[in-house]
Amino acid sequence: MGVTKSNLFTEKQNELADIAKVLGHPARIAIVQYLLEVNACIGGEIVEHIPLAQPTISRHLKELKTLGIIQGTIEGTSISYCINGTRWKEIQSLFNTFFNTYQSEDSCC
Amino acid sequence: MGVTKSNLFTEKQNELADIAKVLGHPARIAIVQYLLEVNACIGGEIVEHIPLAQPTISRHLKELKTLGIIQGTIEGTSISYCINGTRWKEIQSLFNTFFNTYQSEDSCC
DNA sequence: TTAAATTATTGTAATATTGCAATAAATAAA
DNA sequence: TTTATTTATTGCAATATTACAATAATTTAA
Repeated sequence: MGVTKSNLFTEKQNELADIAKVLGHPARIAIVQYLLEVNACIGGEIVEHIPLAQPTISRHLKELKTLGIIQGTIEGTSISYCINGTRWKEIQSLFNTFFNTYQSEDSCC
Repeated sequence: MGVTKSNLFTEKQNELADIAKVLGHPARIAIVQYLLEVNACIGGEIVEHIPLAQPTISRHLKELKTLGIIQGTIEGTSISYCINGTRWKEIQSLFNTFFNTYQSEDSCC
């Protein structure tokens, strides 16, 4: 049905999945990497840097914004985007916790 | 069009996005967490532990297997699943590299 | 106010994903 | 071989996602 039964899972599980989902598109990875690379607030260059139509990028930016991973401030007729450091570290910590749950044992089949 | 233009992005970007995408569903997070928790090779308990139909879980397992994050070995009439430690660390490292690209600056807008 | 520049939204089309019922496949035991 | 057990696959149906063209909205400057 294309519909995820999120009610069956814990809040934490849904949160992690939601974040992973947003990161689960190369365009959004590319946008984030670009913002990390320039390490500053930039305007419309994103559209020039990524070979997708402006409305498509706008949508991807919206998803990243909804997740809180980036933020934009109005700057004249354009909008400056950058990584939200606090949220970034929060998300990194979530993933770290998840990955560090693994107990190296090599008792695997 | 629901179709991702992966050819526009680098292999690394697509790889990271593909992994994130697979992790982008609470059922798959739950499956992985369960395997991490029991820290062993287990069979059909997964279906009993997660409230989704058996075919649905089988699909999720397949995606996790394709990604290499879990592996299954035939054990009589059942199949034992577990985390693939090597791949797990590999993926953790990929995410770490990604998250550590962030240069704390607070020069954000 | 009007025009220019930039970003967001809407409408539409195509593909992808999720989920379950039904069924198939595979293996072990009777 | 037949039966039981377990997992995989197939065949839908419904929803979600991706992408772009066209358009709207917003802000600055003339």
